[in-house]
Amino acid sequence: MALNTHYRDLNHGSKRLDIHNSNVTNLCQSCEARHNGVCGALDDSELFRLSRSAVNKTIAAGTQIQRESEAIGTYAVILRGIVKLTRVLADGRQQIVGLQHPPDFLGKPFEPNSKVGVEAASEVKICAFPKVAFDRLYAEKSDLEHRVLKQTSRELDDAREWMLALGQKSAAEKVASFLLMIAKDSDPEAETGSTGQATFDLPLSRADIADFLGLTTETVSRQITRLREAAIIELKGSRHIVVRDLPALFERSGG
Amino acid sequence: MALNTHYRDLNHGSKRLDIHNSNVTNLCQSCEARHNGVCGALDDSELFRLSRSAVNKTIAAGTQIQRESEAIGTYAVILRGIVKLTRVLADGRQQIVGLQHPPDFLGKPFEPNSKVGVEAASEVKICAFPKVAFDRLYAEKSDLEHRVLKQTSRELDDAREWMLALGQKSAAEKVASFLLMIAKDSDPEAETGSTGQATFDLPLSRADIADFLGLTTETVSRQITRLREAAIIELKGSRHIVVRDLPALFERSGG
DNA sequence: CGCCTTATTGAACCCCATCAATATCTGTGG
DNA sequence: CCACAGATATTGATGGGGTTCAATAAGGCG
Repeated sequence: MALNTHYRDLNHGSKRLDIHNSNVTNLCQSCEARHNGVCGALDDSELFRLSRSAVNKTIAAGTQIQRESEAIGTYAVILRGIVKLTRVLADGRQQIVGLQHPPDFLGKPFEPNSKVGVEAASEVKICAFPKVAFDRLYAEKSDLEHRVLKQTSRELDDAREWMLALGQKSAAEKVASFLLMIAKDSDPEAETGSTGQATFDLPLSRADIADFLGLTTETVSRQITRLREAAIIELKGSRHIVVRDLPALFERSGG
Repeated sequence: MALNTHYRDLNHGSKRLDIHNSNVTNLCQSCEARHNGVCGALDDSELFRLSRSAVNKTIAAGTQIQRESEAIGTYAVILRGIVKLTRVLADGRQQIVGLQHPPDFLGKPFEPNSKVGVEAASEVKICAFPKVAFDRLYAEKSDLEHRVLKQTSRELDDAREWMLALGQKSAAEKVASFLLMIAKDSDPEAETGSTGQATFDLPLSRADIADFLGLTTETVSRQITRLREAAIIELKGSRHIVVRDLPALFERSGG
């Protein structure tokens, strides 16, 4: 019997990506991900080679970008929005196993097909290029691998961070931890608690948060209500959140 | 309120590694991890350079190899035994966030200090070398990075695999999944279910299994008893397991 | 406004943690 | 070899956190 039956309709639940590419970017110069992202490892000529086959795409929220265990044809750099990485069990139970933001790289070298499903959590803009074009550069340029490894490394740390939460934390602690995480990476200064406050929009629906935390939407909702009743957070609409007492939120996150 | 209070005595619970190095291995030739491990990326002269500062160590079960958030001084290759990667919450609740076997590499480049605790689950033999010696080679040789990235990549997949289990699976499914995992990597042929049977020794105690699965020892024990009562597994002692019906075990693992 | 999706709130149940007791294993010394 | 002791594992009884089922409320978009 299933512990958590937040099932998903595997095929009909989300739109399928229809490639409506917009404009070829031979102008990586103006790219926001140019310096922080993996492309930063490339010099101008390499960048030009890659950019000729690169395409900017805008992807509607909820669109499936890559299906679990399907072949990987393209890599991409996230320019805007939040991307969910998911795994599903045979009976449809789903777990979000990662969240990625700009300027993260999508796609792992050496892997012919994806071990996770990839889906736009919000409207997402990506810069996509054929796997082969990237792999060619990849084999030549070692600094590029440095960057990819660095990100993979960070994702691994994140994954383990959430394994800790999934395995040991209570529902209250999970939700507090999640809000803290969003607060931190939407406003990195919030971490060093200048004012003890933070404001942001949740990038995920209650259902997605529940998936991420291994809970149900009802439980997530109840925990958020509790935090509101304790005057630790305020809500404007269901997505916009003001954290009034960051230390108290941290207190409830269980470390 | 703690959901799972399988606390650990943070400092006294496990022995601390006392370096009693045995013999310098300028003979990587006979090393079991030579070809599959990361060292396989090195040519003979590079290998010789590295081996001069490499030391083989035998580490007793339960010994702490690296403490969480402490500085990393040495990297290592696992030659024998199972190594636990752990995270702890401030109140002592602990989660195993990874398990590593030979010929895995211990230590992530770019990270000055460890994000996980590292502990010998069984008696462990490692080949250790100073971080600086390795990093030097690392900067020169790109294939080495390939191998490290490949492993990091695999670890990330594993972490996500277990996030799925931690977040969505019931206790019964978690235990079945765990037994399947052990069965698979102690006998890779078991996967393709020739006989539908498998035999192995559990590398972890009930308490460690519980930590790994985000459960308690009691629950793990009960689930194992159930599998025994269903004649899916047999026990000789508490560690030695014979899986009689691999398909049935898979059935109960939830995919 | 009216429809549909998303979120909140309520009540009952159940899985698993918790507390507690017994059993089994392991190794150590007489 | 057996007796003993400490650790590890199993089994039992109880309770609570979170799921489940159900209904209401609030957004979002035509």
